[in-house]
Amino acid sequence: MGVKFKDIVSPESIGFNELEGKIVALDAANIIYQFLSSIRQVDGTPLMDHNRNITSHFSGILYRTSSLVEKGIKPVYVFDGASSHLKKGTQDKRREVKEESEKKWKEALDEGDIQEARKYAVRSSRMSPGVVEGSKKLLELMGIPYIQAKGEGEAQASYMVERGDAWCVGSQDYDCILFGATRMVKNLTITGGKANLELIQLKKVLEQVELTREQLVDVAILVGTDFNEGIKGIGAKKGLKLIKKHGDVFKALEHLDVEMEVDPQILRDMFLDHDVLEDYSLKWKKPDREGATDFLCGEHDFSEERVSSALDKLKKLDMNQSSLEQWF
DNA sequence: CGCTAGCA
DNA sequence: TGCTAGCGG
Repeated sequence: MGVKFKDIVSPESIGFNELEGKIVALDAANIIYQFLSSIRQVDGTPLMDHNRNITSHFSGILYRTSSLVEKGIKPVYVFDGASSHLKKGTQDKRREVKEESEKKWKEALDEGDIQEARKYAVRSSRMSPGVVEGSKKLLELMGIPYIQAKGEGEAQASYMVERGDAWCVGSQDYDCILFGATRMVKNLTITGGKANLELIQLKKVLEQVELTREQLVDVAILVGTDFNEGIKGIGAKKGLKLIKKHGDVFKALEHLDVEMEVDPQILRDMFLDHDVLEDYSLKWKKPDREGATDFLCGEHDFSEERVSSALDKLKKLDMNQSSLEQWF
């Protein structure tokens, strides 16, 4: 879900051409979840193979990744590692919603209300360990690198951008800028003709709100994050005003005369002083055509024709490649 | 969500 | 050539 900063961040509209030749660190959980939610039949049933294994995420990863590569983008996926115990509250709440949605989905199906069924099916999407495992396997077969974060995938991806190893994070969550990503791009979808890419630059955001990153994190703490509830009745705009007026979250809380359930300093550290993997390498390899075809078509019932044309798009990576020996 | 056949 | 409905697995 991420921090609700929509009201205080103004994104720049860009085109795919501005991402040409750039490395984009993709928040794997964020993207796979989108695929699991939206790649479904009209009644909400996900795509499945003959063994009833869900394959929606394979479809999404295959087609989106190959299309990004075709546009000259070098993607790297970043997977979540261990999640903080602070996230437990958020996770419990999400699980509840999903269980409830699954019931309502089945009820709606029994009643033949297809629209209602789909609505709840989307909300019931869950990312099992098997989904993550399968996604990594597919990426490997496609020759696309992925990184296993120590903690939050978003935090690791943001670190990679801050360090200059990637140009931007591809994610829907504004958390990336709190984690220190100098750039993030939203809506990194293909959608045929009209793209709706939104570039958010940390530097520009900070200039616009006239705060430091530390203070922006303090705003988030007041508003609420995946790690804390936030203060009731305070959204991005009020939070921003409070931090501007009082300087930091501690003084703002004092003024409001409220206490938080989590020590704000611990929350600050989640965004400003998190554990990251520093030793990684990014290599785009030639895809394992046979392996990918066996996996997708043999095991999971994909059409050979469609898989073949998607894999063809990955050839774009061999040009302008700094280290050609990885490809040949 | 992304592909593609079918239509203007 | 550009668009959209509807299928994909």
